[in-house]
Amino acid sequence: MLGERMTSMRLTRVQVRRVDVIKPIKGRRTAVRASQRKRSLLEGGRVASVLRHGKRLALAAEDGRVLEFGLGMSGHLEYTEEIESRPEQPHEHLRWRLEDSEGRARGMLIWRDPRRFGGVTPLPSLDALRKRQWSHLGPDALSVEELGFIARLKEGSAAIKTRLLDQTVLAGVGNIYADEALFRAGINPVRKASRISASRLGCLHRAVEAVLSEAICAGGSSIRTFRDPEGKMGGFQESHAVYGRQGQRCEQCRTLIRGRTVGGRTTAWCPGCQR
DNA sequence: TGACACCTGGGT
DNA sequence: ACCCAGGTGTCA
Repeated sequence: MLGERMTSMRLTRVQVRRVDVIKPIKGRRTAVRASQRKRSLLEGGRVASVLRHGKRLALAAEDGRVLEFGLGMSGHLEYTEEIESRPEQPHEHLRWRLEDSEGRARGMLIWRDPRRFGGVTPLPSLDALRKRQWSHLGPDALSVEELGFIARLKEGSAAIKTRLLDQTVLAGVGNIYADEALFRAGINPVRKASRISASRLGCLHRAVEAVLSEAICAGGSSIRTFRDPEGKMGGFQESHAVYGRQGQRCEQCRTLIRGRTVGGRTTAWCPGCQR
């Protein structure tokens, strides 16, 4: 786990390749001043904790400084035991040296984000992280209690898929996993969430947990083009039941999988299995 | 509530 | 050469 390996490491020698991956705190218009940049990127700080909520990560330093990472669709925080000699890969935006308490180099931390939909946001404290940056997020999809999950999804009049993707309702479910979870739960993505029974939403809750855990185990790969460092395909897309399979037959009931947009997102579902 | 912008690589 | 997908912030 990133947290265990990073804790108590000192972050030094930050290299900033692209300044524009540094984003302002929510609701503000300007990012940190250039003179404060390296300090805001935790340079010189020791890692006290690593946090995650939905699709966001954060590193907290012992002195209180915090750096939040919004993953977007291709953001990737890598810990490696290689040191500075490691050649730069495409789309590396930030790089830190990691030192142990004796000041010995122990590796690097690298922020890479090819599509640049993500970004990093410096914050003065964990309090600011929770109250300013993460306050609008719903409960994390892998931690939320079943009753809370059901109650939140049922609010309003939107389609169930729209609710699932709304990070203020539930944090952590993206488009692909929404489609896959709805398939497993046998729920049509365009049905109004408020009209779905609690027991079926309970089923959806378990499907969301299962899909996210399986995807994480498979290497978190969902993008068609994903390759691991050895060039192998990532695992999870091989098990997509509906996502990206519009026009093909459902493996379960042989019905043709349909596609349309729901809440502005590409959506695929099996009319035979999902009602 | 929705449309659009951002960005890039892969598919057509 | 063009179109599309992804997540989220911003605007109408």
